Amino acid sequence: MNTADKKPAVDRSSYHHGDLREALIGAVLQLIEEQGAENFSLADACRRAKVSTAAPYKHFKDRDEILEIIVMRAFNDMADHAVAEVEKHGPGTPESMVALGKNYIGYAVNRPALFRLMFGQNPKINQARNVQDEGRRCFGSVIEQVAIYCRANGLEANALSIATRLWTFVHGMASLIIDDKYQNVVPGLDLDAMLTEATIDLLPTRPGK
Amino acid sequence: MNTADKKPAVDRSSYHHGDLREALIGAVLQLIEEQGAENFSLADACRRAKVSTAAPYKHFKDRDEILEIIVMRAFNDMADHAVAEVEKHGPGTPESMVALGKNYIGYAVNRPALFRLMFGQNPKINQARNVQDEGRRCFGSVIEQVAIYCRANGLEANALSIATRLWTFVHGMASLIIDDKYQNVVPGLDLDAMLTEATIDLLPTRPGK
DNA sequence: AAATAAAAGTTAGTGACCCTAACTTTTTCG
DNA sequence: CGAAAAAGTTAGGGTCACTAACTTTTATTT
Repeated sequence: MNTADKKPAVDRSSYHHGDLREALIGAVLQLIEEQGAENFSLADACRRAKVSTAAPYKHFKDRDEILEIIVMRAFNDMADHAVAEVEKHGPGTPESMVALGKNYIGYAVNRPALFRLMFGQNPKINQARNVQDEGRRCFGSVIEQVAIYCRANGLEANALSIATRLWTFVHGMASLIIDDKYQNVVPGLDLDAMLTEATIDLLPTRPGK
Repeated sequence: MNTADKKPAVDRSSYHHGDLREALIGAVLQLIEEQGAENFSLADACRRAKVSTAAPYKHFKDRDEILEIIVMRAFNDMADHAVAEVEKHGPGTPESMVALGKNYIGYAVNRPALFRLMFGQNPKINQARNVQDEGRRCFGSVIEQVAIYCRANGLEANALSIATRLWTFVHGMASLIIDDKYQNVVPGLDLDAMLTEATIDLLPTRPGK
């Protein structure tokens, strides 16, 4: 009533709340990181956004639809980071390949609950068209970076399979780190060294296998 | 102090129900595989065991305690399988190393929800003493198998780090398979071939690095 | 500009769930 | 046998996801 920035005329995002849709997505994202994707409650998110617990259903079909949107955006974000990382280290270099892995793991470490959600098994989320498309786009861009490396090193035919091997290793590392499994079994492990060495071993430098 | 050490002459497992404790653990295990560890309800397990929804609390502190027991037993089971697998292929052979990986992945594929529970992030479960001990024992036995291989091939000093690399790769594969990520990104992937090749690449055959 | 439609909130209520309290029945054991 | 403990029960509190029906605010049409 008293705010001057009322009257969007075209911008659909300003009714009662301002933009409850985005506010809820943000609140859910926060809660996921704080409590884990399986523990947060939509009711909590409503309290943070200062609306009733029935309000979300004006913007989303159900709880899972919010998660879908969050996962979709996360894949998008991840892809952007990966591309930027390779640019920084120079496309085609082994360093850029290691950096790709570090970036992937760093993403998981910084947003563990979100990472778990992205790679979780909620069928409703995983089967969502948008999520699948964005996931494919994300890894497609990573694979493309590996392909550039391969092309620069005369390994063209194997780009996809090499990328998959690297992805597999790095994904394993990310998962075991955020699930705290290394600490219990291999306490003093040097993660950086392992990543670097394994990347090189999985990344043949000679064309003939 | 929580476990009664007194044996009541006869089998402790025959009161009203027979053995509700084990019946509930079994029902929960089934439900987890059918619906996922985050979706099952303890109430459902009660219905299967034909008792009221309050009955479990005579045997378990809460829902999570049942999950703890299940995860603990699963690690135990996994370790047994791994050791048996190596015996079958002959300790110290590269084949036994590949078989270890296949076994790990097979376990995940056959009991995906249980695998996710074992490597999930429920803090109550992961921090439980029994779970940590059993997890360490499980991987300890796997690492021991790798150490035997290393010793047989003059790589003694690196046993732990090599085991960790293999574990990481195999865990990544298992996770990506059960989460259905390969299918979306690398449709025609030959899993067996990838496992075999990566195992060999991650498993140096020469003592000098 | 008034009337109307549509969007975005609200309260109230349903059914499911986890867990506790208090009670009853069955088994164990001195 | 009789007391105590173990293992069930029903009833109920508190939370959650979601729906129905209503109100308020914004947008559109005449």
